[in-house]
Parts: sequence; C-alpha cells; structure tokens
Amino acid sequence: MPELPEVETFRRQIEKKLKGKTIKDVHVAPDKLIFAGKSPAFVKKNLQGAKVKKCHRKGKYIWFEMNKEILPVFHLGMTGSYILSDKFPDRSMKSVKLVLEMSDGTILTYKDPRRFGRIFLLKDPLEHRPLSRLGPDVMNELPSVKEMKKILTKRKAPIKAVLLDQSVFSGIGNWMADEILFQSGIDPHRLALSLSPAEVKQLHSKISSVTKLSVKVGADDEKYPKSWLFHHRWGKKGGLISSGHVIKHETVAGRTTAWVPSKQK
DNA sequence: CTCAGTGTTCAGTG
DNA sequence: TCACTGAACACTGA
Repeated sequence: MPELPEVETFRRQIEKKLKGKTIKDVHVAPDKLIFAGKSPAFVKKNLQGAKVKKCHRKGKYIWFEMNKEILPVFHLGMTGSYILSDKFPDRSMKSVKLVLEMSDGTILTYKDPRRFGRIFLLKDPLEHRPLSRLGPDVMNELPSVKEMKKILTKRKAPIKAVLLDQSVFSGIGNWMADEILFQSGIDPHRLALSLSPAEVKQLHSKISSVTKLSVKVGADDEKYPKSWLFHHRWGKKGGLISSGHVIKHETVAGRTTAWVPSKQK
C-alpha cells in the first residue's frame, strides 16, 4: 500500500517510537533480493548497537539517521509493510524480512510477501542511487506553478506517465495519479506538453491538496472525502462516480488507470 | 488456470 | 544522449 501518504504515515510512527533509542538486537532473513545482495551478517553488523536519531523520507523511500556512517534505506515495493509492537513476531507470520529490537522493548518488524521492496545500506542516502535520481518530493518540495509549467512543456508522454515518473516528481503512485487527474478534470491520456496554463495551475493545486489531505488523515482511506474517485475506482465493471458519470478502466503508462471521461477532458 | 496488481529498473527504439 | 515504452521481477488472490 505504499505511496507517499502511507510512507509518510509510517515515517511519523517510526520516528515517534524509535527516536533516541538504540537497536539492541537485529534479526535478518537470508534474502539477497530484499537486501540488495547484502548478507544477513553485513546487515546485522551495521544496525546493531546504533542509536536512531531521526527517520527521513523522500518520495516513497525512508531512511534512518543514526550515529553510524552506513544508514538503512527502505522502500516498500508493492506489498511491504511495517509493524510496530512490543512483541516479537510469531513463527506463523510469513515473509518477515527484518526485526529490530529496541532498547526499550519496542519491536519493528518489516515484512514483504511479494519481495518487490528493498532495504539498502548506504553512506549518504541522498547522494546515491536510488535516492539521487528522485525529483522533488510533492509534499516537501513541490515546485511552483511556473516551474511546473516549464517541466511539463518538455514532456511528450501522457500526463499520467509523467506523474508516475519519480525522477520528475517523487511520491505519487497509481491511485494518487488517478485521483489528482480526476479532481483536476484532466484526461490521463493528454500529453503533458498539451496542458493549458489553467490546467497546469489546477493540477498543481490538486497534487498539493490530495497529498496534504491524505497525509493529514494518516493514509486512512476511510477518511478520504466521499467525493474522491478513490472510493469508486476498484469496482471494475462500469462503476459510477455519480448519476450518469461512468468510470472507465484502461492501461495507461503501463498501469491500470481509472478515469471518468464525462468529467475529464 | 490465468491474470492483474497502491512499484522500479533496464533493454530496446526512435 | 534523451525521452519514451514495454517487459521483467516475485508472489498472492480473485
């Protein structure tokens, strides 16, 4: 479930629970894919005994600031998730990849059944791939309307593809892109460079408001406004957003895209 | 049994 | 070199 709002919500919870505490013990699954080729021993050596100062986020990545040179960077992929608890995960819990036991008994468990998530150990996370390739974070570094116009006029791809491109803006994923375009009244197929100044202004405003509101409610989708496409997009066959306004589904930019042709031009 | 999926990277093309 | 597209990755559940 990880787009910017989910990841930012995790970040806040993790920072609150881990800040100022020391990693007392570390359990690492022998999974070279998740740990980008690193051995359990290497991961453990770099985490054990470290004191967590902060948890940072850019786009869909988070990393810990610690009293160590090498820092852990997390990306949740499609199905990664964290559990904060005071109990060790029991054996029945599948796909646990990392367990951090903190000095005060707090336990952070990371699991990822599909294994698209990654945990990197890096020196200056922002200076190296994959973080170095990210465009401005849409919550903390959203470009001005003017800058956004300049960026979009250079792009010939469908606006949906540009919103999903993490090197242009970071943090937007599939449902957010559809939500932003729906609320902006823009058809996802439109080429980015074809947007009028008024449309770019609208898009800018909706990137900001969709991001802020979903973070504000802690990425709890039940709390998203009733008017959002989000609540209707999953009913595949001929869903309606309101009387007469049909939701269409189609692959755009390689991803399933939901939009309402009667409202998005 | 087949296929799609809240994501990213890389090979191939123009 | 750049921008863009589509496939691959790994696994679960509809």
